[in-house]
Amino acid sequence: MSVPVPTRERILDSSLAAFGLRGYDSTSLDDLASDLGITKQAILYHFSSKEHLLTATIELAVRELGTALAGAADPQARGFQRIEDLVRATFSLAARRPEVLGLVRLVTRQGGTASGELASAMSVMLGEAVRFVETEMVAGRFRRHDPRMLLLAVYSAGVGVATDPEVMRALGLEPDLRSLVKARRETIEFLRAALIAA
Amino acid sequence: MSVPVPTRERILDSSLAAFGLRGYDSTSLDDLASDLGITKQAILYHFSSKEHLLTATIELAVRELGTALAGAADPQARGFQRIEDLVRATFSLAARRPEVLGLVRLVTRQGGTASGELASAMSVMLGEAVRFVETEMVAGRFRRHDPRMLLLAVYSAGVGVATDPEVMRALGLEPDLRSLVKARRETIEFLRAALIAA
DNA sequence: CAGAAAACTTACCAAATGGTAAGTCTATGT
DNA sequence: ACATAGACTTACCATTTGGTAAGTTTTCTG
Repeated sequence: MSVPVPTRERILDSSLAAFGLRGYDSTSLDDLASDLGITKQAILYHFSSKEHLLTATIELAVRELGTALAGAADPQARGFQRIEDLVRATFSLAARRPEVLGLVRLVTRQGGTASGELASAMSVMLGEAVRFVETEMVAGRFRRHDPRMLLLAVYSAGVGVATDPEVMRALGLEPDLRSLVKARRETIEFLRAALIAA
Repeated sequence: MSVPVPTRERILDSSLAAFGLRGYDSTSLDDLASDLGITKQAILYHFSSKEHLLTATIELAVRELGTALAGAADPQARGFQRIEDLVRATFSLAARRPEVLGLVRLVTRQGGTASGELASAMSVMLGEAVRFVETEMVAGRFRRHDPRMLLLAVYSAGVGVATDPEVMRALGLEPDLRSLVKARRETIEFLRAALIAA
């Protein structure tokens, strides 16, 4: 009884996974098409060029990132609880859909044409986060740091865990679910130690 | 009077920069060749295939990473001083040669054929670091955390700063030298707060 | 039911890419 | 002086890649 998923959405899902996990240049339209059981020209019917497909894929990733992070944090929460919510949401996204963070990283790194939209979307999200952290610091609930550095640390740790399984492996942590849970707990404790004066 | 740099080394330098900053698939042998003012076949004379070139390039990057980190830390240093040395070395490498960390990340991410050597080299380095941090924690000079998480945080922050200029930009930090210095200082203070009980 | 728009496929194509084969030039040892 | 090996270049080649052109089938609409 399930409604069939429109081709356009299936293409975007596939390209998000492929671009996010393997990279843009490493993914050919033929690859994508044969995965989906369609022809390359079907993709070019919905998206007039590979670059347009990338743009649309980035839009999708930004939406997913936004809802994942916005939905996680209770706007009423204060102090460290909200940081904890944020870390949990980041790790949850990293475990469920690593390709989303992978694509975000890919774009932030290359800084190409399509990155403008992502950059502005991230600016908004990060701006809110910076303001929140600053308020907490002024109120004395957090130890004083540069809020941007705190967020860079949280972001980097989350993205690193999500997209660098080999690094975890080199550290002796298998990138399975149990280790992710442990990594999340340790990250939270680490941040708590840095933020809350003992 | 300067001794001319052998072609083989020039190729490796170029490919390290290109692979590390732009990616493997995004860099064609023709690109590399025309940058160097030689032909693609000259590259294939020194390295029998693109994959062999990648392997040799990774070896170079591992050597550079190893000397940069090993040379920085005074083995006599104890406690937080040694962490600070490590962070300084990481940031210095990120500023001077971002392509080295870029390539390391590229390989750890893809986990391809050539990653075995890098993984083992990193295992050794990280193993030593883990032992050091553990000793300090047992001696009561560091607050107790999972040493691997600490190192993952340091590594991710360093690599993130080195290879995600757009993220810094989104945070309102220009990725110039002054901001890097500031980021380094903030990272050190952040780690100090997390590690040293107030 | 006509027809037109949407959603594709089949058939191509030019450029780029990794790689091979064979030749050229230069140094060097005998 | 000459052969030999090293360090290339010129000339190709098969495959892959993003993209175009022209059908064909399905779906909606008057």
